[in-house]
Amino acid sequence: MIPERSLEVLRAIVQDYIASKEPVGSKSLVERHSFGVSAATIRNDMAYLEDEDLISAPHTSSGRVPTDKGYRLFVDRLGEVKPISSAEKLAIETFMTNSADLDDVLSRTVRLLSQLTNQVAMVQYPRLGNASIRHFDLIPISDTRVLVMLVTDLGRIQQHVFELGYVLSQEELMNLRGLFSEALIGCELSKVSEIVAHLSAKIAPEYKSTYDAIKVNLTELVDANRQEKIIFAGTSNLSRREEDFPGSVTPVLEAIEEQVVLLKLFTEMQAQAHTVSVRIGRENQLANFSNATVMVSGYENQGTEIAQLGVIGPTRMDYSSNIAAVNAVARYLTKSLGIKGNIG
Amino acid sequence: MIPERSLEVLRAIVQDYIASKEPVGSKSLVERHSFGVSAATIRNDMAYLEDEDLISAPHTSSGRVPTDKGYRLFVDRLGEVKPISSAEKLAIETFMTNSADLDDVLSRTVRLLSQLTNQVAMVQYPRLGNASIRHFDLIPISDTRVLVMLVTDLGRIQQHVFELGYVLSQEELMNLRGLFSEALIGCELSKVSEIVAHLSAKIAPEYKSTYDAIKVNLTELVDANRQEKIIFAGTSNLSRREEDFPGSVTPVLEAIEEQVVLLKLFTEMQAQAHTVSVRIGRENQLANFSNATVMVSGYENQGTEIAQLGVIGPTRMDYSSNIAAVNAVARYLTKSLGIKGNIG
DNA sequence: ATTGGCACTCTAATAGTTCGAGTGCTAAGG
DNA sequence: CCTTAGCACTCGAACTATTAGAGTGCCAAT
Repeated sequence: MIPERSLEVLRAIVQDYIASKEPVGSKSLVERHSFGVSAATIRNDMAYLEDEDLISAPHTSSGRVPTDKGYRLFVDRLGEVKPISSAEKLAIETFMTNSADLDDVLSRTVRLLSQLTNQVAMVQYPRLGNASIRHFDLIPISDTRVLVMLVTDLGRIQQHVFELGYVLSQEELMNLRGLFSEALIGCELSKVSEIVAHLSAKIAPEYKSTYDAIKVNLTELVDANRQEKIIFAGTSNLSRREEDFPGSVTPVLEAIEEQVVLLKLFTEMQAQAHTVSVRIGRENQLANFSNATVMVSGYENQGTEIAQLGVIGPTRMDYSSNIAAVNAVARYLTKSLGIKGNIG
Repeated sequence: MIPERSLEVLRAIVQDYIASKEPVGSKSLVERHSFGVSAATIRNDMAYLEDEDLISAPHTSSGRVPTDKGYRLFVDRLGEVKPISSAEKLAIETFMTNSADLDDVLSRTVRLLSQLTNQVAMVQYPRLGNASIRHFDLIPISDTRVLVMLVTDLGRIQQHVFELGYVLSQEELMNLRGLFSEALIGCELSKVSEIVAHLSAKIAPEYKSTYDAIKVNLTELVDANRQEKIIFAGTSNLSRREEDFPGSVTPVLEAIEEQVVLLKLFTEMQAQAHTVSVRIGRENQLANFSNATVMVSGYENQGTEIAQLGVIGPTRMDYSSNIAAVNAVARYLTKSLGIKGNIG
């Protein structure tokens, strides 16, 4: 067990380091905090913390810096979550003006989060696996091209245009639209491919090839949905924090462009709604993310589906405030989406 | 008039500087290029170029660097456009697999362009002002929420969900949908608001408030379209080129997030299809863009609408290759969209 | 367990030196 | 009039030396 005072010292080191961005030494530590003891005693504690790999010294004789493990302990046991300020609360509320449009709500949310934290913010689109389908449509774009479209009860549209390669008659189109509509409306997104497969029996042979094309495109649509999507805001905060990323910001920017990497991370972290999960430095197990911390929280979509939102920044970040901000935004988003759920 | 050889010297300076990223001096210049004259003569020419503000010396006694004006002259008169290599041609062709979906085509295009140039690539969505409407729909998402949607003949969808605040009857919905559909289908996007206004007379008084709501949202949709949208790829190239941006990459990242700034720049530059227009450094008239070059070309959408695409990078970029790449990609995109035009 | 004292270490900052690439100028030659 | 060789000069980059200061670790005393 780590002695009480040593923990206090660790907390002080983390706080001072985050504030000053400089390695912190025993003397300045006793100056700024009122431990009842002398610098020498603090030094002993620091030696102990170093043994435990909670802090480390960049150079033989310089102040100490928290290790990933040190931050971890800080986050898990020491960082009491700062309640968000009323100014922040106001910001949240004015930002989250009621809008009925999902795209709108999410893009506001991500900008809000980036403003509150001054980090790069990310919001994952809900998977909508059990969103139900409100509308299905086949729309002829030209003689041979058709747009296939799904609308879910959250107002999210998935669409795709495809080329048939032959001319489609009005009649065939209407027929197929009717069949698909009837089968799909009201069903859950996750059941689409199953239902479409069952439909096969009802299709007149001369419509088979069009049916197949639609089937392929519908499956793609639903998959594209499952594959998810993340939106970002505040990427310019990255370069502003450049000094904090000894490697460089490149790997993080790359991850943002890749999306896949971050989606994988999101699923791994699997945050529950209303709790914030944090990955510090090497915990991310990602090459070149050793100076980055990823922080996510789940949000609920109509009380069922859960998707994630969070921030990414340097390991040397203000954990207390950021955890609070991520948490608050996740709650507000849940609330905002929940309202619609009540209506819908 | 600038003497012939001085122009050659300028060209050599630009080329060497781009290649080496070091200020270039008279001696290394005569070593690498075979002017028939000695270094001293070149020095005289360089003094002349400096008088003309085409090159400048970072320090009293160091090599020379092209000024914005020098790059400008290089681009306008000296940089013969490198024909794209067959490897690049192959890359373009494999990348531009025929897809019928506009989103698809554009996102491929932007990634392609960023790969070819190793810069940040941007593609503006077509304005679609004279795209015609294929489909209009009102879809109830819940009792009081409605999704209003437009599909154009390019397969582009605009949609928006809005909250009515009261329950909408099936009958009212059908009625209004019919009226709007009839009026809108086939009409050009740019005429929508006019047409919708005319519709007012035909609306039963009890439907007026819903009509108004739809009108507002439709106008918003069309405006959102006019306001346009840019997609990006290769932003991580920015931080990789960091050394090239003495200021820092922050302002450029900010501009990318803003979009508005770049859209303004795009419209100002008004590139014709098939010509590449270049803004070098301070020519951009944007704070903190003094080290950035923006390069755009127009592309045609079905032979009528023109939108832009281009790259943004350091002033010290390989103009010849990049102009060629931007040009080539714009042509291919025009062609790719033109094919659909033939069919549609 | 805590503390004052002390020798030691290492960095950052400052200053001095040297080296070399590059310039500008001048005077001579085509 | 253009070109060229020669030369003195400038300036930054790289290296070295020195110093000051913050910080450490350890020991002996309380």
